[in-house]
Amino acid sequence: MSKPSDLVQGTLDLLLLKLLALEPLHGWAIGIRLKQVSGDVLQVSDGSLYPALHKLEQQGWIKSEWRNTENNRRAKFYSLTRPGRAQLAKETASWNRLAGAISGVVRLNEA
Amino acid sequence: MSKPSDLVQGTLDLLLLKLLALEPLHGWAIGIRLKQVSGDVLQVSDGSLYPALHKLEQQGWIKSEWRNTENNRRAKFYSLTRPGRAQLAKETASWNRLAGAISGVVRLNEA
DNA sequence: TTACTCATATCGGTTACCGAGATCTTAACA
DNA sequence: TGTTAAGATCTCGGTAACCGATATGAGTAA
Repeated sequence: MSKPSDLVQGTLDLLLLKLLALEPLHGWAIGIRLKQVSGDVLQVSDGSLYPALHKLEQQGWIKSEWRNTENNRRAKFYSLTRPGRAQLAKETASWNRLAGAISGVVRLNEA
Repeated sequence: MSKPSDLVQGTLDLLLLKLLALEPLHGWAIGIRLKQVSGDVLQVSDGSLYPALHKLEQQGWIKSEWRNTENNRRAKFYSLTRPGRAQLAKETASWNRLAGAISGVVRLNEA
């Protein structure tokens, strides 16, 4: 029981990269921010979020740093690297291409 | 080695349902038609296509019938059922909702 | 001291898709 | 006639992605 209803599979990386391109955030905040900027449509569970973040960091697209939040709690802040920016551009282009094509097909109407 | 570059994960069912809503087709033709209507952007391998078709049929969203093609070859023609139409509507709405939200996030620009 | 929120993390399971391989039929060609 | 190309269907094994459950710990407020 775990198909994503609050997310399109394969777009999580793109979304994370994009959010971190706007400003550095810690993991916990990313989940909240995603929900917020998508008007409550998109959502990630933390069981998906943290592994995804680790993977992105391992690939060198984001980097992390332990800092304190406004509430004086320790949190790992992530920010985009230069290769991350390139990757974001790539994934954005790919998304636009594919999503555009799918939407086009979906809009076809019967002859 | 098998992440979809010619497809957004989770959208195959929607696409198949949509193509069959336009007209009954056999499996082989579906692959060709998908590529065609998407302007060569979308593509399915038959290793994905046939299992997906079986799954849709099992769920009662499409039904099949052995017939002959124009070339006098036996082929299983699939067509949408009434529940299939409802499912298509559901998946279309879901796609529009999610894809719209993602595109919205992707388009955000730095402050 | 209890309980709640903030915050990070892992593990196991399911779904989804792809690649490779197998088979059968009809048409075209040498 | 033999053989190859193309049309058509199908299954199996592998990997990627995401979710649910679960665990842990620190700071804050009652």
